[in-house]
Amino acid sequence: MAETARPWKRRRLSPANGGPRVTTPVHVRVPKEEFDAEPDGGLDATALDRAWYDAGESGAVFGDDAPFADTWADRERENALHQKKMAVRQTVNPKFLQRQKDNDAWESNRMLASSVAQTRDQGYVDFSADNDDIRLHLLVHDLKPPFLDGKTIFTKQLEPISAVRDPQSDMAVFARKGSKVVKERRQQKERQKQAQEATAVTGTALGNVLGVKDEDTDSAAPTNGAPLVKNASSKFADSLKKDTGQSNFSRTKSLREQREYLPAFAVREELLRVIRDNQVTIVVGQTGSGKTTQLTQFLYEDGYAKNGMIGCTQPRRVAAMSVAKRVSEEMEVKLGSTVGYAIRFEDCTSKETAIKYMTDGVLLRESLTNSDLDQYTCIIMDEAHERALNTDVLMGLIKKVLARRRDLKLIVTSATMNAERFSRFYGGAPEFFIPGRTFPVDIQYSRSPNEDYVDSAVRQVLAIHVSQPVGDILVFMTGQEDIECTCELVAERLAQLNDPPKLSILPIYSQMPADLQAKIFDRADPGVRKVIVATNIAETSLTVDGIMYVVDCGFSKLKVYNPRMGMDTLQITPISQANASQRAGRAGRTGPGKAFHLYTERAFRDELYIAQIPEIQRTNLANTVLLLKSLGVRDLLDFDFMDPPPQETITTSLFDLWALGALTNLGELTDLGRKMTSFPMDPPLAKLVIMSSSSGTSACSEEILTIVSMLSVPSVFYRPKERLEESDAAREKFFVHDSDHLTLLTVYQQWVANGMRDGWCTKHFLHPKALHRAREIRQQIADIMKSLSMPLVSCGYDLDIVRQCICSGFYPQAARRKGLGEYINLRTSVSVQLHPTSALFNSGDPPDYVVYHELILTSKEYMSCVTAVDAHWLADLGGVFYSVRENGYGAAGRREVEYSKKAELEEAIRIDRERAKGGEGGGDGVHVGVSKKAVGNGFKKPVGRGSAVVKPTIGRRR
DNA sequence: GAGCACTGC
Repeated sequence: MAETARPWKRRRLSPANGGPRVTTPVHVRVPKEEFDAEPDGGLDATALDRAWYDAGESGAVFGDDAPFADTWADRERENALHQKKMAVRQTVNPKFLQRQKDNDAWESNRMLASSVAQTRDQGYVDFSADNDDIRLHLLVHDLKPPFLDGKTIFTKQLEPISAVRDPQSDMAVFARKGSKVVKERRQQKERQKQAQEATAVTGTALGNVLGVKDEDTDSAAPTNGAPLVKNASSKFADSLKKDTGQSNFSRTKSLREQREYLPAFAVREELLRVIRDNQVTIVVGQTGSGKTTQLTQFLYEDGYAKNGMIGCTQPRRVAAMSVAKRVSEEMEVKLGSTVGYAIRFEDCTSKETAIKYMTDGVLLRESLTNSDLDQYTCIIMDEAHERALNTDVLMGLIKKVLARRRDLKLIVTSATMNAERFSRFYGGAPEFFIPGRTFPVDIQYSRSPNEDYVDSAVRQVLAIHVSQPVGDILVFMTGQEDIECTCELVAERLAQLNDPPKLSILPIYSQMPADLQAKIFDRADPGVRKVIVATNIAETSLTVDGIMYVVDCGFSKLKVYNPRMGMDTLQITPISQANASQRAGRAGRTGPGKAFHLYTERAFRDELYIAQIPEIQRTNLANTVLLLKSLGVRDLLDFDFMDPPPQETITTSLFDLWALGALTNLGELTDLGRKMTSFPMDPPLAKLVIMSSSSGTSACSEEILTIVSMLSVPSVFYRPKERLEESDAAREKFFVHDSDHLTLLTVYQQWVANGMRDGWCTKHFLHPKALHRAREIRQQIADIMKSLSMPLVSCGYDLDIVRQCICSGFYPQAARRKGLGEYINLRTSVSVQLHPTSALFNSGDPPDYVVYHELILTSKEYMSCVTAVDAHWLADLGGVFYSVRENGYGAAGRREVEYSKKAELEEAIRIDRERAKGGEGGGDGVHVGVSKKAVGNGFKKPVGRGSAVVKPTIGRRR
């Protein structure tokens, strides 16, 4: 590979300064191979490692320039982008050539941001079709709204934040490398498969026969041949319910006795006194202290529910439900009366409700309609130390509410680690400590670093199994593949031992069918030890009794947002010290336990963050920014984030929202944007729904509603490893030519037409759980639409209308065909591929233009969920980015002018209207993050943006 | 020609 040819010293490219970008929502995973495949030439491995990991290390990796590329893949892409740009130069556009002549001109382009018109003249790329018989030119504009002029500061966090504490540390390096045994196993399986295919076609048939009857798989090898989901409905939930209150203690003692036994009960009076004396109290309650169930009852007994409700937020739905149930039992009231809960799709409260448990997302939505949260006298934010996105936003919001409402009490509960941070955030609020009731856990560290965490974990499990007394083992792994490999290896190596003691090996991860998940709660036969190999799901979401040993690999998969690429990446990352303690604590729930960390004590101390980077600093915020805007937060700099999100994340989100038409050129919410906040989903999907019901004769809200719901659930297609061909064939039956979105629509329609039967799903390799959930979501969106008097209309058989509508929401993610199955993103010139599972893959007539739902980065950059569109639609519906010209220059010029004039005109009218109204929020005229100069220019030279207004023109395809 | 931690409205 020509290492030296890489233009390392390129300028930093970012959306804010005109660099490449990909808009939301994209979901990207970085494969481990990416980093192993690094060539030796050019740069040494350490430098590559350093450059790969860390956007936060803005230090000198390559001279004085910041390491513009966050990942190795980024740099590959940027390099490719550079070459593409060069290639584009050779195609016709003289203006573009002129611009490229001097690189400084490109550089200074961002300085011109104050004048959008100029940017428009200079910054477009001409994607003329190479083909002679296609006389169509799609021009791509490089526009920015004036309020994103690159000068305005939106946050106190200017630098990106690294997901790892030290990118050069052993653990960070091991995380990047991944597990060697897993890799070997993957290769081995591929070879086996190839050999099988080569020798006999009947081999697969045999596999199918075996696959069908493996429902009674013995527990020692549960991963080989997961049975088809027969009835995945609610067995998991059942076993969760069964699990609560199953211990000896809860069977023998009355509820009242149990309550009094809790540590929280002993400190009741003192706690109530502190709460009475302070507006905000931080309660440091360890696991088993009873804080979640008791705090609300104490407050209720102390009369706090007389003038309103006591609200208690939870980060997870199951927790909100099960805790509410428990408290209603303790108080001997019917669930839903005095004690109730509210989660998405389910409001189990009534007029009498005094104690309300809910997810934090619900409270956030409530604050949209009642910003002072008047219905509450007291709010408890439970598990705040987890720093979930919604919790963090709520904390900022409530801080403002507290200043307005002196009568409101806030109680934040946290683990020991971050208690002090919360106290500081709320102006030195007192910390109240409730001891926990857990058993001591003996913590052991590895003596030397373990390069392969899967291999080490397997050896540790076997060591425990043959040498330690009875007690079940819980292993923390990173993901499905690691888990399956660990299970198989344990089974294999155990079999090699001479007369080994019995061991039941149980994997668990969230994507596993529910009935298989439930197996981990079954009691093992006498004399059999259980080993559960789990992802993070076992860290907080579910608790298994009887765990005495914990094996912690020290890593987990973490979603990290890369604002520069506008993508999420899923990376294996070292956990934090807080995570490590939490994992270890799982061994001490029912008795004294032991925790084996597969890393050294030094690594624990020096290489791990004390606590994980809060979600708000490592996630796409388009949704959150929209929410805050609609809550009247004009200047994001003013919003009190406990940990502010990085600047680039905010600018990317603002840009995305502007490009969708949710924000004006001044950064204020448009009518469309305000409407979008009513829908609990990603902004592009919300726009889709709105467009689908507001396009008059070309409305198709019935169809779009289904598609959006299907996009909001995990994939409905079930693809068990051992029956790949069969399941693929089943999926292909649903294919709609030219569109994966329409394929999803077909699946849903067929499912309904077949009585929504689980049996039918099984037959066609579909996940019944996902389909049922899609139906729930569909109903909820339909209700919201009804409340906004948006019509539900079907377009009947004219599915072109649906595709146009899809185009109106996803035009920022559009690509043009470059080769067989290969496309390039129109705006970023990044090369993207059709995913082999797409309906468009291997179709005889690949479309020239497509839009896609998300990007997935694995071995290549894949578009997932793709729909063919017409170039005219892109220009009509995505006027911010595209315009079209046809049949040579004469007509072309006219055509383009026609479009941009139309858009400009509409925008001018709109801005005029806005001015007449005196600013859209009807406020004091302070504009979000807009410098005075930019505002002026914004008025003078409105940018052509009619995308949300231009009605789709039907039937323009050749 | 293929890989998805966990939440949430």
